[in-house]
Amino acid sequence: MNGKGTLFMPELPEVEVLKRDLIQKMPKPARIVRIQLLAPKLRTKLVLPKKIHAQSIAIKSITRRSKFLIFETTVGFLISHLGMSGRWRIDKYKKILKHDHVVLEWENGDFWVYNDPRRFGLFEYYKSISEVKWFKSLGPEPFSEQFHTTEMIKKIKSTQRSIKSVIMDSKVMVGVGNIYASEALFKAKINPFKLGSKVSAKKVTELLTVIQTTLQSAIEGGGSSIRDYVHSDGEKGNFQNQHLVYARDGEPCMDCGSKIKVKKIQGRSTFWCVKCQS
DNA sequence: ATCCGAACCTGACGGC
DNA sequence: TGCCGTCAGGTTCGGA
Repeated sequence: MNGKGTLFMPELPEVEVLKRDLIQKMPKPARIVRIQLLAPKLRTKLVLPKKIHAQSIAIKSITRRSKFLIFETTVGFLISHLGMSGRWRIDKYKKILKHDHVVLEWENGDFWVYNDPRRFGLFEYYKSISEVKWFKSLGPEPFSEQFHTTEMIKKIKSTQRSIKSVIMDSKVMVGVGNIYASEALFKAKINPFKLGSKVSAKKVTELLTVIQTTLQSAIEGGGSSIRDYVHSDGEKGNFQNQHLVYARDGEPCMDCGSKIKVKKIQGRSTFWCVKCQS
């Protein structure tokens, strides 16, 4: 452990767990009476059409696509992305804190607040999902029927980019962030720097399975820290760093004891075991 | 086609 | 104490 920010990582599993938690905590009837926009912008300008501002709206569902949360309302869609530092908290004290940007006020009096210090997140309105520009070139979800092994192998083997770059490319597949990229490649025993074209079909197949199981178990095990977060006194849950290589540079490999190394790939820190992932 | 660095930001941490 | 440099979960962009 290098002690660095391992408390909450908005990668796909965390967003999925957050989504499930929000669904469970959504008031019934699920009506929002007011949306406050507290700051001018996140990654994009914060604006809502009058029809959202002027009336109470019903929330029909909360879903997820890639790392985006989608609030489906009777008059359109609200899209939320957490960026690097975004959080949703259910605030029983109704107190506005530093870096709060959006407040959803529910009919029963509950407040859901979006807080984001770095402001890399998003909160946007769209009339229909097909208009969401961020969704236009996204690859398949790792757990979806569209996640075809043969097609993935084809894509990965046809590129001269490093395998890590490829699995993190949302046009190829969504959901693999910087942490889980290193983790999955370690589990599949593939060197992150290896070119996609040089990885055998068998290894790619293994990797795809590992990606699915890694994300899945992170979803299953991720609940506790997020739950506390959403409950949100803003303080830490009982999160344990369970990473095999991520942020463990200089420490021994869990399998062979060699020192874990770190090096950048496309500007992102990449952790791997030189011996196990040759 | 692909990679790199920069950009968007604040905050936490380590070193001096 | 405090200043300064470095780094951080994501994503898009321009330029080499």
